Amino acid sequence: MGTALNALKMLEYFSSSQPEIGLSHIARLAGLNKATALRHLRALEEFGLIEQNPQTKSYAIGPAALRLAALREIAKPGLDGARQKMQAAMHEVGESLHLTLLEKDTLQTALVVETTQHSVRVSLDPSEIIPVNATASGLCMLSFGPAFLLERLESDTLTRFTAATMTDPEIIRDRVAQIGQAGWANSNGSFEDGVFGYAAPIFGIDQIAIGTIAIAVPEIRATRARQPLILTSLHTLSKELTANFGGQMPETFPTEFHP
Amino acid sequence: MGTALNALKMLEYFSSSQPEIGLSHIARLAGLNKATALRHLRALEEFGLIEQNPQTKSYAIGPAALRLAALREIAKPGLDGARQKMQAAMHEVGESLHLTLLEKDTLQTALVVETTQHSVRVSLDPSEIIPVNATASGLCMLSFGPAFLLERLESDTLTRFTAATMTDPEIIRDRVAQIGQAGWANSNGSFEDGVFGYAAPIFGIDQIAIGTIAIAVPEIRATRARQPLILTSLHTLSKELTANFGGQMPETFPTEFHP
DNA sequence: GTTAGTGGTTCAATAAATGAACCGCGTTAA
DNA sequence: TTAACGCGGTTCATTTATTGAACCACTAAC
Repeated sequence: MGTALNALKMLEYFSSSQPEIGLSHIARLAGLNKATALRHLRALEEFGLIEQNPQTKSYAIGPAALRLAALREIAKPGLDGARQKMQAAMHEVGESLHLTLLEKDTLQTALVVETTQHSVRVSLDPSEIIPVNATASGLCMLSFGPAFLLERLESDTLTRFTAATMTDPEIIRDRVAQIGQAGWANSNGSFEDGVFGYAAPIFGIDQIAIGTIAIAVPEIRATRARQPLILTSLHTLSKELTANFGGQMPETFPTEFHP
Repeated sequence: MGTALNALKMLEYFSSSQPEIGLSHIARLAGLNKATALRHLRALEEFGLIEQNPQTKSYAIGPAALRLAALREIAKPGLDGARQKMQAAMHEVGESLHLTLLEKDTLQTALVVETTQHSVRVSLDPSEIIPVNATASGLCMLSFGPAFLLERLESDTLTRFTAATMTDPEIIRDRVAQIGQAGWANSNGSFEDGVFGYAAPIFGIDQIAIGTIAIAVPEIRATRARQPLILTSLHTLSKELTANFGGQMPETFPTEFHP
């Protein structure tokens, strides 16, 4: 049921680690017959969402994605302003930034601004869904986002990514309460080893978080000395982006972040 | 033939002037039964390419567009660098810029950087296909792009947009030859009244244009005095963007643009 | 020279898309 | 107050497009 959806789902298999995929490969990934996979790819190609490399014959995301993104920006403005603010912060802090937004009931990466100052940097795949228990953004969302996220914590199976990943709902709840006080969350290698994340909420008009802004730092540079800079940047971003999306900070929200 | 494609084609009806569309309306636009239109929209919505406004019940482009655009940027990098160069130029000239790329055999808008300095500015719809006979970008592409564009000029029906639009293939050929000498093209209200466009080619590795960079100026500000500034910006952009996309300028290309 | 992989095609079998009519609801206009 | 209209959304028999096993041609490895 839903050939269109099945065709679109093939797009899910493209990622930063695998930006080009061959026919047989993607058919296997999607569990489809080669013939149907090809027909789907052809349809996507005609629309421009897929592009075939004439040399290698393998497929990649096409230019229509950019067109649609521009249209999205018209329908729901804000992202472009956010990008600029994030870019400014990137230059200040020198680290990569991720903006995540709550869409439908999963936390998704909406914008990535990668640092240009270091060759060792954190790269996040924009196609990944952010696990709520393993990332700073996820924990932040649990603390300041809609209540249903916390409520369904027990029913969901929490994936373990590293040794530091929290999977016990009780422990997570404790942590979430702490974060609610501090205003910011951090994750020290709980999603990926060697990656420290710092995240703060972006609030909607009803003072419930609609997303998060996060700074991802490789462990080598995650020193004590740099924390104040990161935290103040995070705090201003939290305020600015909340304003940018037309939201409102709760009065109880801390006026600055303490380590 | 191709339900997936039919579903995707519904996305074509969203534009800057109509970013939100209701079910009946879009069904009429696409010439589909309401039931099938709804099923398609549901499929697109599940993937995230469409979003329904819970209040108005009408549909708009969804967040998945941004995700796909980010993936596209990974597969075919360069756009992000181009955006930065365009933004710098926008600050210099104070006008909106459009990057168009030749995709499959039509000229499409790939990036738009709108000026923040004037309230009267030119806005281009990212979903529009650039007519080759009516815009500075189009003429530029005819002059420096692949030969087949010029060859099919007779067989295509050339649409008239304003009184200034050229529709006679012979006249266009003359103009194209001029542009080939000058290195840049302009269109004075031939696509839309009151809009002056200046465009220069972006070359690929084989020294054939793969796209164009254009500056769009409202007639009020299209004075003689501002032309030198615009043309020098255009020339540097042409060089920089050609380099950015890994292309090469032809040796015969002018080293500066003369009015 | 064989094997295993690739991208792509064919066509009968079948499962999925389709659309006219319908429902319930809110607006508008007699 | 009533009736007509358009809206978003649903239903279900009809039909149409999708599906997949087998196939071809080609390349790379051994």
